[in-house]
Amino acid sequence: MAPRVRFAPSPTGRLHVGNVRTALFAYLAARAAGGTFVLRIEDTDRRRYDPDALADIYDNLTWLGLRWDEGPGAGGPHAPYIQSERVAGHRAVAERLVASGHAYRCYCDAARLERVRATHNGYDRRCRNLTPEQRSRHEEGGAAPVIRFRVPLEGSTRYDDLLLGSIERRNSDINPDPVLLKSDGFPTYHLAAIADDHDMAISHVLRAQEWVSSAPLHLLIFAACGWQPPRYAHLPAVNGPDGKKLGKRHGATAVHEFRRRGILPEALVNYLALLGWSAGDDREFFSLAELERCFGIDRLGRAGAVFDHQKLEWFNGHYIRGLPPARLAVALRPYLRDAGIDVAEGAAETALAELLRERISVLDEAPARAAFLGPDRDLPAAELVPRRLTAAAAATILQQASPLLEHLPSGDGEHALEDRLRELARAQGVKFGDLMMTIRMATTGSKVSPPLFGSLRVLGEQRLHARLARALHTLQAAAEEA
RNA sequence: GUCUCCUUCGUCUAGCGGUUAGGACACCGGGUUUUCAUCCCGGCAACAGGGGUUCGACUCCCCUAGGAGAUGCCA
Repeated sequence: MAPRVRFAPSPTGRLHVGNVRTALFAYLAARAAGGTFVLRIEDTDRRRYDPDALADIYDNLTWLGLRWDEGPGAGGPHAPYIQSERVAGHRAVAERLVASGHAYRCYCDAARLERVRATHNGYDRRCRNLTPEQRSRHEEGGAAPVIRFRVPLEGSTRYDDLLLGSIERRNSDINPDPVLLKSDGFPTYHLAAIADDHDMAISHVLRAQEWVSSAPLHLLIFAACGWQPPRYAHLPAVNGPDGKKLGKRHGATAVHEFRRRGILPEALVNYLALLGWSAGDDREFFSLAELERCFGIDRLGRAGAVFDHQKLEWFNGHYIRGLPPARLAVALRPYLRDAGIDVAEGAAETALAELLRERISVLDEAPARAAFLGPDRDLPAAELVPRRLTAAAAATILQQASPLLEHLPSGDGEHALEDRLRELARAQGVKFGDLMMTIRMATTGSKVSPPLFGSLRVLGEQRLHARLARALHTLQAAAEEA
């Protein structure tokens, strides 16, 4: 049967690279097997609920190309896919479990629980066996009860994890009687996820490894409900450089932050896919479409992985270089504009994109590389004379090169121009590199620039010659003083 | 504390009893080159430790150590 795999984030914070990798693997597991990818929003924590986070989830999954077959916006036979809209069902399940003796009402308040936790490992099960009299006394007191699952005291629970293999745990080691239904009437994860996975006929659950320890509990709940559980695969964590679970302390980790900096979705997908999965060979580059074809749970790793920004950026550089210049130009627009760099749309910005694409690995690096397009400014002689030359020599070079730069050729014409400049260098007895550096410093105001002829074309002949004249003036003054 | 999971170069990983332990990022050299970069070539660098099993262990088993996670009316 075709698998049904879900991704079930909770809208309590921006979508995180760790979460999104789980989403990717779940998506791929579904696609690779011709199954269905389901998105479900787990918003049962009303205190931490954040509508911005919800929008962020939809927005970024879409941006990455992880389209869900069923879920909010897409609909589906098991709607609604927003958990808070399913609480009536969750409550009914909880009541059923109470009726069948698999769960019970607990009247302990927060203060007591905190005290108990200090000395016990979790809840002390005080309300597990209340007499009807005790119970009605509590009910009359008006305390809103929670419903707790009655974890068996004896025996053990075992299951086969798709990734970890056989996992077995003594029932006495399971979290003692966790809450299923909170006093506000909302289910906890333990109830909601199980009930919804069942209702939505989920066949495979790929989730973070932090859930391994509660997996046996979940199996117990499935059994108590008389339901068939899905297969589980617990994915290893994504860690920061310190080896700890990736979090706020580790710099940018939210998907939207990468996106804002100019990480391409194909790069993030490619990088994340290789963080914990491999095709079994030496391939490094995978498109989403390829991954959909060759992904397999059996090739997932079991150990945690450190998120490496440098490698992500290397992938990103690769994908930037693979972009057609016209498309890169469009992608670059907002970054350049925000930095106050104006380039006419069309040929000029495409030419600029061509210059930048081998020089940036993240889009937001573009302004620094295109800084030569900033306002004209007066440069001191020190910034106009290459190391091996004098001000007088630099002045002569500019003077003689200016006419050659009158009309900037493109294509093959560049070679002719270069030949003439080489000739000039020879005549002046300077190295061609030094001659070029002299022009570079005068026209770009920097010792570092993209290839000069292309840069000058983007700059425009008018500004080019204004800068040449200005620099020449400065150099001549400096030469006289010397 | 208790329970669970994990352990190959600095990082991501390949390896599924016999390999000079392979690749990628990063780093360091070199080449191409008008600077920078791209690109190409080369180099550095790993099986956590100890016991078994076996003719033979990175590969299988056990122990130790280390790391991570869980232990919430958060997910």
